Amino acid sequence: MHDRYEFKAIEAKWQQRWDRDKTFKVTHQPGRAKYYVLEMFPYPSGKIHMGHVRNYSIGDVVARYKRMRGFNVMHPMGWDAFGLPAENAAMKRGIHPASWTYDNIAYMRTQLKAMGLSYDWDRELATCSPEYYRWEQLLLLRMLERGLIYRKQTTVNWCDDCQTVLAREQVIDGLCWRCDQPVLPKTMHGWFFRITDYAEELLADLDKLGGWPEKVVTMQRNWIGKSTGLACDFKVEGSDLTIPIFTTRPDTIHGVTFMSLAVEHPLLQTLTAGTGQARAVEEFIQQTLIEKQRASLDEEQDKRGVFTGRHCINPFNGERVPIYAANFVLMEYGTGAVMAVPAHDQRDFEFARAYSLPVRIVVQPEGEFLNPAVMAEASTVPGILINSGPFNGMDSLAAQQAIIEHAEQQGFGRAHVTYRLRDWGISRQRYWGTPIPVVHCDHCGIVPVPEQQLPVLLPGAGEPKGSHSPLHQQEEFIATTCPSCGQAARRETDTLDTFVESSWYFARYTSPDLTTAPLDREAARYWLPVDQYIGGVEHAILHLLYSRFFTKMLRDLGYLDVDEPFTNLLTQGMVIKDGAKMSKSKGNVVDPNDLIEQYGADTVRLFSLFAAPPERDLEWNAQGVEGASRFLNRVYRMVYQNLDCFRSDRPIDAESLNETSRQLYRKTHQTIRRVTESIESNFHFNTAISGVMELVNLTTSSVGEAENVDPAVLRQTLETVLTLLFPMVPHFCEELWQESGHPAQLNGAVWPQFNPEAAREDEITIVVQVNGKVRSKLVVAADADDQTLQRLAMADEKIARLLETKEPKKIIVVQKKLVNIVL
RNA sequence: GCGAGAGUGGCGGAAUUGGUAGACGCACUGGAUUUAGGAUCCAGCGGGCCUCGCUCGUGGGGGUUCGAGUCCCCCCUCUCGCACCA
Repeated sequence: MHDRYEFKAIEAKWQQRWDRDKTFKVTHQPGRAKYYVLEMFPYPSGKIHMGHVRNYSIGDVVARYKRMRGFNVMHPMGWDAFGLPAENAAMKRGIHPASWTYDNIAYMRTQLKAMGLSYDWDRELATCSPEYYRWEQLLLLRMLERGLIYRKQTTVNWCDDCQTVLAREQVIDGLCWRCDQPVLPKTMHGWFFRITDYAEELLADLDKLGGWPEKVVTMQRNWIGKSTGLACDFKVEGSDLTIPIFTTRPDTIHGVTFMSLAVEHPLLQTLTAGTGQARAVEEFIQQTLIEKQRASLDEEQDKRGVFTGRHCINPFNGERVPIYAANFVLMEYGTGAVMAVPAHDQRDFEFARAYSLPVRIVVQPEGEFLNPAVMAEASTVPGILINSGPFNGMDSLAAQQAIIEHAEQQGFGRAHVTYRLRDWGISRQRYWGTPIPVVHCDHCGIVPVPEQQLPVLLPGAGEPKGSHSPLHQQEEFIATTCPSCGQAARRETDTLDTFVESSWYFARYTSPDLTTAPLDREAARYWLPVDQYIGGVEHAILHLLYSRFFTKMLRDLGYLDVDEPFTNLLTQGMVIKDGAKMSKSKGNVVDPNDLIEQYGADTVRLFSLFAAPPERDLEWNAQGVEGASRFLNRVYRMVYQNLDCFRSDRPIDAESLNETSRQLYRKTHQTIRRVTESIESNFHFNTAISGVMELVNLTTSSVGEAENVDPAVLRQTLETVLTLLFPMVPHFCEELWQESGHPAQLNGAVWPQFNPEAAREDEITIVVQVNGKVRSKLVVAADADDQTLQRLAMADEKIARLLETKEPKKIIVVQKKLVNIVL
């Protein structure tokens, strides 16, 4: 025995054994309860950071715990390996992105193994390997057939720094999510997923996600942004043109006093032609477009606009209202045209005041009298309709439906649902991604690459220094023949957004080596959905929404049988140091390598689990790591100093225990209950660990007591400590388990059995309060009844002194808790 | 502005249904051991006071209750997300 345990030797020993024996390899076993635990796979950026350590420590505890509870646990790991950093790093070093990526994977794999994480490495996958992306290309072909993918020309979000298009979800505050450079609008062709076809289901099924944090569900709900209302056509006076609008407040439609169009609205040019306003409008458009680009996003612009010289007709009352181009109307939402009701919409109100346009009240709130001449802001509350022709006197909420029905009968409008969610743009103009498997033919148009010709490989991937410029610069890649007519044709040169790969990797893990199809439906049916998914909240919208979409799409394509991919989601907090997120730029990073070198993986794992509950931010504290190390060494010494107790198999005779032994026996079982509940209810490993610490503290002091601790009790206690700690510090526990003479590995052992009889308290402490303040404590039999408690409380010396001659007004007795005497 | 979450010692954090606030750990203080240091062990550790005891104390202010960190109302601060969404 040493003073401190030799973590290096011990950790190396067990890691080698787990590797050699493939201890964590699983197969799908129909009929046996499965548990699929998954942490968001890493981007192979070079080396792991503390965020990874935390994420994977949490996942590993869950995996190991569930194994100990008898589940068939799948716990896979892989690499989100396509993406821009590889390309940039490769350019800088004059190497190929593939070699940079695979080198990083090799290194990071050794790091993960050094942490003792219980992965089934036989399921490892890398999304940049043709064995993975060929199946993604096949899925793409299926989606093309179903019309779930299409190509269109639009204004896209262009990051000049990354030289690529971004999805709307990847634009954060107007900046690129990756490089923080401003994103510019650019018109170009691109490929899109029809995620909006699934908007309604993606929204409705949020209700099924009871195991997700409310925050994430809310964020997704807002992102999808469903609005219901009226779509309605306003005829342009003196022309055949109509302007379609959408409103969520059809009840206010009689209050329309003007119409405003986004500056990008396609009708503007036509409308202004020949009105004398053409030049003014054009100038306004140009000016506004410039301002929009320049505007810092947190400040709202003043409402401004310009008259187009034209009017349109409100189909409800036949009124002619002027049409304006306005700077605050969004082309991306609704129809890009807004019926303006200044009395009941704040933006319209501000605009009307600025341009002296009429304000007409049509909803009079109960108990209020709105006066358009003096009101200072729009009134948006419900009320009674006025100035609304046949709808006068109706309740505004009821009127919404009535007005929609009226529009439908008259044929100029209809009930309409609109979403904020846009189709997902997946084209990227970069090299290191999955090639989109289609060909452009002058004669046949867009032709999918036939299935048997897959994969469409990235050119030059095999060469160490091969070219990796964007595909549109690689003539050899582009030149091909049309699969349909056989004439010369050009390959598609866009590659896929890397979020496509991460949208289905969790399903591919269920049959990672399948060479005949993307997924084995049987295996997927057994393993999916993922029971517990763990990762950072920064993916609340992007990755998690895309994965939900893919799951539904794959279900509809006949590959999967589930509606949702992740039953339970745990979003772990960030790792913080000195009050800020660890990052290279802030210079506050702690390298996990150094820590593992100095303290060992078990200590690092223990600290990261102990310092905070998983969903909260974790403040890194070097002295806290010392504490974790100290604790493990204390356990180590405690086990070694008491190895004798493992010599006998004698069962515990609960009846004949002395007080010290009885106490330890009780505490042992109370700890089993507490740790189990902490893990089961919310993965609060911090309280689980503190529970074991208490047990260890009591064990140490019990062994030091004059009264001998019963060896059978001590043995059970020590075994319990090692078993409970095993999911968190596996090498350490496995070693001590073996050293204390256990032939089987803890990995296969079952979780300790909680014995309620053993945990039962014979005597409990009752608090005695006078007027709600604690004045004394009583130690009584656990089953003492109300009368006994009351009698003992009144007889207590301190209480008696306080009461003197006063008669209690009331005495409250709470079983097993307290007695409160009210004077 | 809208939405979600949080506010407890010097610090990280504990506290079933409302029932002993501060578990566990870190830091700190004193002691033992040691040539010394480290490690280890023992004791103390929210504030105040007349220190066997009393009193104040969970962001602030009200309220409900025998009793409130926990429930209700108002306010403040912080974090995150969305943001001219018609």
